[in-house]
Amino acid sequence: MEDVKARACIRKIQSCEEDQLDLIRGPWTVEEDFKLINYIAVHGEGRWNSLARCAGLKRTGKSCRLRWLNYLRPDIRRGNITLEEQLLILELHSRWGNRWSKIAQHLPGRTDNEIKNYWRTRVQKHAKQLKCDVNSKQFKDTVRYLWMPRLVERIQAASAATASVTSTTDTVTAQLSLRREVIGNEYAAQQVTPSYTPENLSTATAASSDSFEAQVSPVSDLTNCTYNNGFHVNNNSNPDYGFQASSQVDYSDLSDNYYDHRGGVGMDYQSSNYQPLLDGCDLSDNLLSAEDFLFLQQQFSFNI
DNA sequence: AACCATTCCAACCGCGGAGTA
DNA sequence: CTACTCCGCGGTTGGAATGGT
Repeated sequence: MEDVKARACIRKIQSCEEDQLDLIRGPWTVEEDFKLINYIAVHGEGRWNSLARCAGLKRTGKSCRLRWLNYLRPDIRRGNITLEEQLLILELHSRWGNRWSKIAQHLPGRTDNEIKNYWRTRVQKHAKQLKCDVNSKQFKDTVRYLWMPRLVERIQAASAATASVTSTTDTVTAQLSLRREVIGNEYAAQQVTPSYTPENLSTATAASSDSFEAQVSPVSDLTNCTYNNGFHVNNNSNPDYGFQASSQVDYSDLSDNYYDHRGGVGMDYQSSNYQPLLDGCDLSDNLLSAEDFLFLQQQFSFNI
């Protein structure tokens, strides 16, 4: 209790000192950015409070650190979150929860703030639309057993499209439709006849997670992993899921694309050149297409 | 064109841990 | 061991941008 009072007192004093120093709050100006960039270019980052003073910035050390790490850093990756990144965020969040900085470590060039914002604005939005609590088991299961496999499908479809630009999209579309039908039926079966128990579900989930962790962490290993879509795990089959081993998705197709497009060498999923080939999916930022959303709503309706 | 609602993201805040004198 | 400072994290907010009526 005394400690709390002391901390509050210290903060009050700090706040007064900040006022006396005419510290600036709010949006950064171009001049401030230049000062910060130039100072760090010469002296390096760290020791943020003294850095703020020495650089002649009327900002708190915290503010300088935030501006640098979330905006000015040269290796910041701009643009929309890619499908692979979405998949990774979903997977890592299912394992670590709101450990944004930890998740961000596995997404080169992305900041914890960006991932946090993505989660709050996109994922939580979808949960809200589905009238489902984002922390509920139902929603988590949906992410793992529907959204993530769906993302893998879309990634593969995109990969296939670039592998054979001249091939028709009809085959891919037909395959996706078929797979969706299978997934939909399986999920509906789960909802109507909940043959799985919390125990076997957690086993399957853990197995899937472990498998992913073993092969994906660190994230650069994504290039070699085989992603189990959660319905069925080869070395720990759970008949209650009734999903066939053949549904396992080989993730290795991502290997050529995952990092290359960061440097602009390889494929860029957001390039307008590829958009028409991707089954009408908006790869720019949507976690789910309208079609997916309708599909999910239908699945949820089984439970209502 | 004007207004309102929603989305998105940069920035801030409070807290707790690590380091140090 | 204590007091203090600094740093980093996760949660929250404010306002610009965008979309809808």
